[in-house]
Amino acid sequence: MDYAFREIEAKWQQWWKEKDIYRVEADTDRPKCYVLDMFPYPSGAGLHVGHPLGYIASDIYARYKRLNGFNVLHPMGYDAYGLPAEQYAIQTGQHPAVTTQNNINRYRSQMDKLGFCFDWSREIRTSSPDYYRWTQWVFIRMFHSYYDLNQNKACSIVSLAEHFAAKGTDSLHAVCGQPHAFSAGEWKAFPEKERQTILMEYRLAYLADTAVNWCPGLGTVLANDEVINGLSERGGYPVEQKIMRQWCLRVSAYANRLLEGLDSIDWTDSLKETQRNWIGRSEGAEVDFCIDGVNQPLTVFTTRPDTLYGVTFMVLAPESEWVNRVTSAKNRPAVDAYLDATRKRTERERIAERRVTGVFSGAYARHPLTGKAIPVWISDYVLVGYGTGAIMAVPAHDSRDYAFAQHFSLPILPLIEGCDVSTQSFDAKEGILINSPKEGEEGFVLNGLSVKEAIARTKDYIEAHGLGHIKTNYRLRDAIFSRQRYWGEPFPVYYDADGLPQTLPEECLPLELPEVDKFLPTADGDPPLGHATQWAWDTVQQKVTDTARIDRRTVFPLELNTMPGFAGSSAYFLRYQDPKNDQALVSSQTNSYWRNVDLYLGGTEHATGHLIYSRFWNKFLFDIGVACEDEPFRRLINQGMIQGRSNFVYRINGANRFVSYNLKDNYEVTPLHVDVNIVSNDILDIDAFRKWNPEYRDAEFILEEGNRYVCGWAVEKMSKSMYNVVNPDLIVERYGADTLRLYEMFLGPLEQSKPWDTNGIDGVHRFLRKLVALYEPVADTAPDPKALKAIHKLIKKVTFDIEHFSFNTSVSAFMICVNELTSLRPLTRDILRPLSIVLAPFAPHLAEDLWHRLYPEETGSICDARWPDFNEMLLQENTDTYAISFNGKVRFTLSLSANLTAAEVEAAVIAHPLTCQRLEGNVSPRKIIVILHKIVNIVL
RNA sequence: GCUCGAAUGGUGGAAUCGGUAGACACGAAGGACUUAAAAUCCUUUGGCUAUUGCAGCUGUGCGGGUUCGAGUCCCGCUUCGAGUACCA
Repeated sequence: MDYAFREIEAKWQQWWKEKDIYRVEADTDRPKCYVLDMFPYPSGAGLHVGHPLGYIASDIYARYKRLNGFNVLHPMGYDAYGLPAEQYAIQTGQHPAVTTQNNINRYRSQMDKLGFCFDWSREIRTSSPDYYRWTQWVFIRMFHSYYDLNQNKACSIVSLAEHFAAKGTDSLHAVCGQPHAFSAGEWKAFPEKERQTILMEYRLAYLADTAVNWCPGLGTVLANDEVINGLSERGGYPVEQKIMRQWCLRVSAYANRLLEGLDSIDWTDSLKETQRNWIGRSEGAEVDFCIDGVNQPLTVFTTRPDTLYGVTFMVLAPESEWVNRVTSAKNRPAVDAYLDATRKRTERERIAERRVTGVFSGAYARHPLTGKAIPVWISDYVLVGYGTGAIMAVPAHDSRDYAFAQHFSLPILPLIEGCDVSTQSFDAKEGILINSPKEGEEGFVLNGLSVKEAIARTKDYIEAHGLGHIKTNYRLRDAIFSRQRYWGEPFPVYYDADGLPQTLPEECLPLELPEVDKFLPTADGDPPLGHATQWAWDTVQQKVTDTARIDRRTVFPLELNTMPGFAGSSAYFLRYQDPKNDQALVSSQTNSYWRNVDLYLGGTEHATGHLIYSRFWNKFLFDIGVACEDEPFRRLINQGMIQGRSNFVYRINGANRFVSYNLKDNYEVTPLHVDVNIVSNDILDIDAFRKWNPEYRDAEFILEEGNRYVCGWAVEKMSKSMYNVVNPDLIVERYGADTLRLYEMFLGPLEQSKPWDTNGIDGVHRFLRKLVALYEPVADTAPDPKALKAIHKLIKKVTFDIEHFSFNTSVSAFMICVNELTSLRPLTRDILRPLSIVLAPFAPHLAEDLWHRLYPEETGSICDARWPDFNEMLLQENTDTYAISFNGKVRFTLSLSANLTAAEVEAAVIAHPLTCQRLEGNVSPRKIIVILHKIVNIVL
């Protein structure tokens, strides 16, 4: 019987579509399982062979869960807003919507060929108004919320205003940009504009002047996770720091919940660790230093309060507002010159040079314990965005302070017994303290304590004496949410006569993205939306009820920026649950059924971007009662990247002659990339090579043994210029989708990165052909016990493997099983039925075909069959069980299956110095049998 | 620098709880069928020694340790990969 994969795959894909086999609805009678892939950005290059890796794995899992009686939600959609389509539009004038639609069509047709069980009726696109309406809606809700630390959740900004009116800032415990303190009376006396300014410090979506990563090459700002080594992630343009008024999300308010939530979810340790580092919780204290001639104390953050006696100078970040406050008239020219010089250096230069620079401000602070004068310096090694933008420098115990002190000849005072700070600082948090007052002396005593004790005691001391307070800091910054781009979600925001931002009424959403004729900034330097003035006025006209508040003089009354790429991907997993709902993002009834994602599959590259933002977003939705689960992704698996495997031919220098890999050392050659699609198992298809490039039409070849041209190879990134991009369509055409699916799984562990390499795909294809051959003829007798055992072994193995995402070993198990069964043909239905079912997640087309061959009268799909149980008894050997003990301690029990009789083995083992005692029952690992053999062998 | 992960034949990889290391597949070598090729099937395939001896020794990056027993656990290195980077 032939394996006609082309006909089989076309036939069943059509049939699944006609019968709507993969449509799912919420069904409270059945347990749910939500299996989600990270939806793709549809790029112009189409899918290469690496993209489907995760989709195949999740598809196997989804199908497996369905066969086990779960109601499986397994949707797919597109992250359709993004920079590449807009860059393309700027270059070619083609509208990003058109580009995106074309790319989506291509993606869809490629995915359709692979036989995925997506419920396409739930498809979503972040660029569709039905969808981004809810992105805008969440933004509005964030704008009208603040984070209350007493309740530890987001609350309505209205209740905050009420609190201010009733009690001022008294008893308020909320996350805030700039701390305020005022009474209820003062609040009531504030003008409206000032009240709004204060409220803005609390809103979860807020407008602020912030230092941003400005990318001139892209003409937009970027989030921290979109900048890599000072270059933009997309395009690789330089990025500089700039102060701009931007929309931000107060992600930092959730820092602690984002950190603690990690303990409750099933992600890999490395990914959790990456997020922990990104959140960067550090416990320490804020200490106040008084500065001569300034009323307000200068507060610094430190994780080492125990080193307070070692402070010999202080440092301000150049951008700190304290710089102006403390700089003396005498030092001002030098300080200004320094500020100027730092401003000109890009972040990239700062990272690259890493040289010590700084300037003395002329001011002195008072040491809070000793009262000594401490010089205040300014240097760019202190970051304005972390802590308070100022530090107390302890050169003896911090390498950066040390380098600074060395450079400017500032004193270095060691505080740890026996440490040597003559050439470098002693940064370790260990040792016994010295150089503070001793027990019995006047002053705060630290001498003789360990670092750990000293930290705790100092924290208590500064808290008790009003010198500062205990503080936990996070590295996690608020997310900058404005992009000066066209192809993104418009903000549902207009500006009133006072220039204050107001949100559009929720019922007016979506605010649709207008058409523009140019995708570049306006002549005034405004973002591209600035071209759509008509749209802006129409929108205000139609959607703003209180039109009196609009300032008629403004040129453009709406927010000009659009939202960043992560906006649309931050809640899409909720929308899939209820994609057509026009009343809510997701109805609470539907959400209480599907809840959160049981299995989320995607790449690690989203560890500090999407996976932080969407957890934040979901926690906010949880707080406001939209989502019923605090964490969106219960379990997460990162599939590895598929790298490219390039092939090389070796051209003899100065000739159109190519020499085979193993002979190339005899010639002067230049290696040239050759299209991997005309190379098979590293053997070059010479005819195809001649056609590939007209230059090689008359090329000559020096072949090696067997008249073959062998190519060299190397692992490189998969890219067009390396000629190593493999399109899944080609593989499907040559071998079929089922072979591709199995082969991608067979390639190695799912989570590991590996090069794409078609060597070996023949073996997988061969296996499927052998498998097909098992189905004809079908025997009508009782099943062979050996065959039964083989199939139950397979069921057990595959069940275990799918639960543990070890798909590569499953494929091996299939091969072993088929090899065993081949010699036992013809097989009965009792064997072929479970074989078809366990095959179904891996090779759905073939399994469906074989299923209908076995049961021609069957009208249902194999997708709704029942996953077979395995019979443990069938797998047992005819055994006796022993416990082996040494020195009276039982080390292991074992089943024994041997050519020897049990009595012979027992006698032998008992004769050995190790003792053996007979047990009842027969539970034990099978492998240990062999060890007993070994013992027996030793004894005999 | 810090954090995390990895290292097993010619290749991809297996060994799931500390129990026969190298499953399965590719590649290679030899053979059968065939006029021939393709396809298919069979045998061999970590290394070394022995192969008219059935076997022996050695072996999971390196050096130690724990254990009756270590690819697996512990300590110390080497190399590679990923993330992060003046985070006080």
